[in-house]
Amino acid sequence: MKIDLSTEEKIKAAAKRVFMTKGFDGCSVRDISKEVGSNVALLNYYFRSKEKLFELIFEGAMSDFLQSIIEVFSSDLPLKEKTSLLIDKEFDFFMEHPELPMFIIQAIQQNKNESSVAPTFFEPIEKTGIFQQLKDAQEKGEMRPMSLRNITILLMSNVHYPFMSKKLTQQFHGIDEATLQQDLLAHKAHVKEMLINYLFPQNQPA
Amino acid sequence: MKIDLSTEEKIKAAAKRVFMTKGFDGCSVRDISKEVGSNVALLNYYFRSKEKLFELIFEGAMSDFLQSIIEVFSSDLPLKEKTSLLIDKEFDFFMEHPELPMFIIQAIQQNKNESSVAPTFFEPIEKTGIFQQLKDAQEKGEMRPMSLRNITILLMSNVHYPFMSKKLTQQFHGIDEATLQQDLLAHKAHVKEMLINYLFPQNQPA
DNA sequence: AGAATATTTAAACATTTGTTTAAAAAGAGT
DNA sequence: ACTCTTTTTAAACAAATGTTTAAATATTCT
Repeated sequence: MKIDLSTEEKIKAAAKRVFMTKGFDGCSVRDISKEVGSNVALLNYYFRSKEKLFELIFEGAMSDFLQSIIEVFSSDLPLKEKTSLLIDKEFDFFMEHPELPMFIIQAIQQNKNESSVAPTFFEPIEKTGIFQQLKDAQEKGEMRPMSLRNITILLMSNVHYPFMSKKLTQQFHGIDEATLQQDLLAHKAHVKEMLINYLFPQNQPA
Repeated sequence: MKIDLSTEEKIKAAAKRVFMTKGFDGCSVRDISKEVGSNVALLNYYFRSKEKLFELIFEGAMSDFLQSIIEVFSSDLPLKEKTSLLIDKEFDFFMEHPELPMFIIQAIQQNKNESSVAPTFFEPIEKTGIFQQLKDAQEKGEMRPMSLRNITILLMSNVHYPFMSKKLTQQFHGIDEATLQQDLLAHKAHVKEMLINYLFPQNQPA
């Protein structure tokens, strides 16, 4: 009954790599098995189907992504500092996993079943008390009054998109990976200053 | 020798619809032919292959996209107003073609050939003189000194991403299309104020 | 060692894929 | 009406797809 996990884990790792770079439709199960270096049937032996395997990878990716957010929100800091820290941490995270934002969006885009991801996603965030903290800050006038949804869109736009458009940016400007990396760091600095100033406006001197 | 274009155009229109929603890998030529309501072989009769057809659709999409930018840049306005107008126009444009940003990024992402799109893209923009205008504004201190690349990333992040993440946003927040539409309008207002303030900072009163 | 179980493999499966073929249908020019 | 070209179709093609089968190999337990 003892199971050697290494094979199963090897497949998961390979599947993650392949799915992330080529997408669900863009790869075959044989692509993955080649990446593992073994037979096709093994995928179905461990994970019933290509779809099930993908779902597993997707959930793992969402979990990783969520984790990086929760950590920041759980910290004991004023909202402004949390926001700043969030941008920092998310950037660092995506620097190491640049394919993640695109992977998640694509997966949700072509999500056949209508089952919402919302509960599994928002519940853990809700538990950090961040929403209450946000409401308080807005009532105290420390933060610009705008909907949670618009705050989310604003943050995600500036933090996720640059990684989703890496290849496009490189192609448009004809730059190499290293240069883009520097641009991303510069972008992080811009975003931090711009967003903090916008979300937490200073009182104008009369 | 007289050709009835309607069939060819019908196929192009159907292909555009299918490619945009399902992506190149996510659809078969039979999907497209079903959308047209006629035979599969017709696709290869008019457009040699699935790939050629896709390239055609892609180039058309890029051209549409480019057009909406050129119009603004060609206008005779100060940079600040151009920027504001650009955000407006792009938003309006993507409101009607929300699948476009995702389509373009995906197509470039899995672009097999290494042929760069840069020249066909940047040359027409260069011709509008916008880059010179930008340099001037920065030298005069009217505009924040930052690289063209970072300006581009900043703009595209805030204008493109919200449309790429439509389904994700809906799923996360459990909202319908109409509500999201309103959020997008609110986002446009936020982005305009935020970006203009950031890119064209007022002189601080001493 | 030997039986029982778990893992891995090669081969086959039924579909689906993009593309081609050859014939039918439609249209144009004489 | 008849020929020639263009358009459309049904059928077939080989290759690729996700999955299953059944046999071979490893592993575990007594």
